[in-house]
Amino acid sequence: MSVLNNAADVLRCFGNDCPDLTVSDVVRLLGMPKANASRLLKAMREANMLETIGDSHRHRPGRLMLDLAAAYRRSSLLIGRASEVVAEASTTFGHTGYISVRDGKEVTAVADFQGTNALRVVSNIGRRLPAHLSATGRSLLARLGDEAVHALYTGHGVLADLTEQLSKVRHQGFAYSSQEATPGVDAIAISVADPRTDEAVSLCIVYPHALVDIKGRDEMIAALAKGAARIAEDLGDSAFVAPRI
Amino acid sequence: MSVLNNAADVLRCFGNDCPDLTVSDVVRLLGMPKANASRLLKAMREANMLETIGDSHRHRPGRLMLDLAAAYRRSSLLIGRASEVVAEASTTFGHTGYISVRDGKEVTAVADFQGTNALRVVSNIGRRLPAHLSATGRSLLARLGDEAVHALYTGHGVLADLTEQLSKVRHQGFAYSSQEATPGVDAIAISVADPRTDEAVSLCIVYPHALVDIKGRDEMIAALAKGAARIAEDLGDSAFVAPRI
DNA sequence: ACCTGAGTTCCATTTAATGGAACGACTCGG
DNA sequence: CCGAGTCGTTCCATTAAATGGAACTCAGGT
Repeated sequence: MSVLNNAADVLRCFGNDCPDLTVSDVVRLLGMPKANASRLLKAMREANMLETIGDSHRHRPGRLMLDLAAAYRRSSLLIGRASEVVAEASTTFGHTGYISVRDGKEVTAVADFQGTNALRVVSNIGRRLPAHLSATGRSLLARLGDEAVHALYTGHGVLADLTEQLSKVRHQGFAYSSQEATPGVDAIAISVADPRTDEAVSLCIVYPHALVDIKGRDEMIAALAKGAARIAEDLGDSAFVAPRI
Repeated sequence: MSVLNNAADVLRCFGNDCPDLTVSDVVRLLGMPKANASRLLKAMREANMLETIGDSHRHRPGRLMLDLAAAYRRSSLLIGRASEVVAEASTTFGHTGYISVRDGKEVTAVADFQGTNALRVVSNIGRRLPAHLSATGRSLLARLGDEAVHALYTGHGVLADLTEQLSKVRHQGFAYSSQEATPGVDAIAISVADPRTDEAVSLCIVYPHALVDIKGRDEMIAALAKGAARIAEDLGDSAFVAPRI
């Protein structure tokens, strides 16, 4: 199924900083003969996996792809439950919230809730972040054992640091980052899992550093923790530890 | 590229009321030999186009698919501009807002902004709606000429009715629906296009019928109209007609 | 133990993908 | 107006992969 893998490789090119692709982009990025690239993009176009932008030669993901993220959300009871919790916290506090999942060493948001405050962190759903460099990622990595984390990050340089951070996350029951990925932006994250499906998601609130003091932060942690605890209980997530604030 | 088309057919199965698929679901829905279905799902799994839910045999879209809708959004200046407008209107009025695109006779949301009011319409991003049965769909269909609409809906029964509705939409400059798709839910929609790329999007606000009178509705229309007009001017959408309230 | 339904694997056959090269379309600079 | 450069598509013989019937495995149910 070489075509399928090539098609998947093409779709992977759209990650983060590449909103569109041409035949020669694909040739450059994937190193395939341009005859193949041309036919592959054509076939993907005809299958609605891609579409051209206007009448140019630039391609973006096709309409077929638009609803799949939603199908993913619908397939998961856990994501639905987590979304309710974060949506409520987001409207209560006015800050932007996410639900994220981990994929190897990366995390990606599957749902987002825009904050309502005049100064709020803009949602970056669909952007993959390095798991070890974000609160939401660390809240998910903390669910793994030290061995599993070691296996993931072996030879990575950050391992010692990360191991220490994760043990703190495990002890606290939540992950916290202050101006880590983005200057002026703090984040809190709590993870919860569904043992029946082996899924784990992170409930996350991001907010402007200047707007929230420790007391305000702890209120948000408490709100997320309360919702997460109920989910953990209902689904039987025995690994969940209630945050200590 | 028969594999690609089969893979696309599998992905199409996830639309609306099908959150997961098994091998035999695929056999039933697509009528392919089960040997093929089994190998196809396996290949799609290995390409990250699908993933299994837990260790069951049920499949959902894979992680690879999660970011593609975001790449679609990023590829389009028009969607970005429209999102700003709807996000602002959504926070101002507290109602849920969407950006949608048309795909033949269907519309699908590409971005959503949850309302903040206690009573608000829940977002249904990723669900395809019949274009002729929704305000957002009609606001997009209204951009087509009568001939194009006729060609789309020929032999469809609704054509006469629809043509009349669309001429009203064209005259008013906005589409309106009251308790059409969902009891108790009203919607307003205004479309705007980017002539350089031939894209058209609909800016839409949905709200509980009981909460908003005509005056409130007209304020929201005015807010969307103002934003849409600016977009139309900046991008050169000469077909845009400013709503008359 | 025996069935039934779902999923996978095997194998010969058919069908489609591959990539080098030739061809067409467009742009830029002279 | 021409030629060089870039980009995309098409052609064709070769090679590799998809196909589907049948046999096989692995549950859960009786």
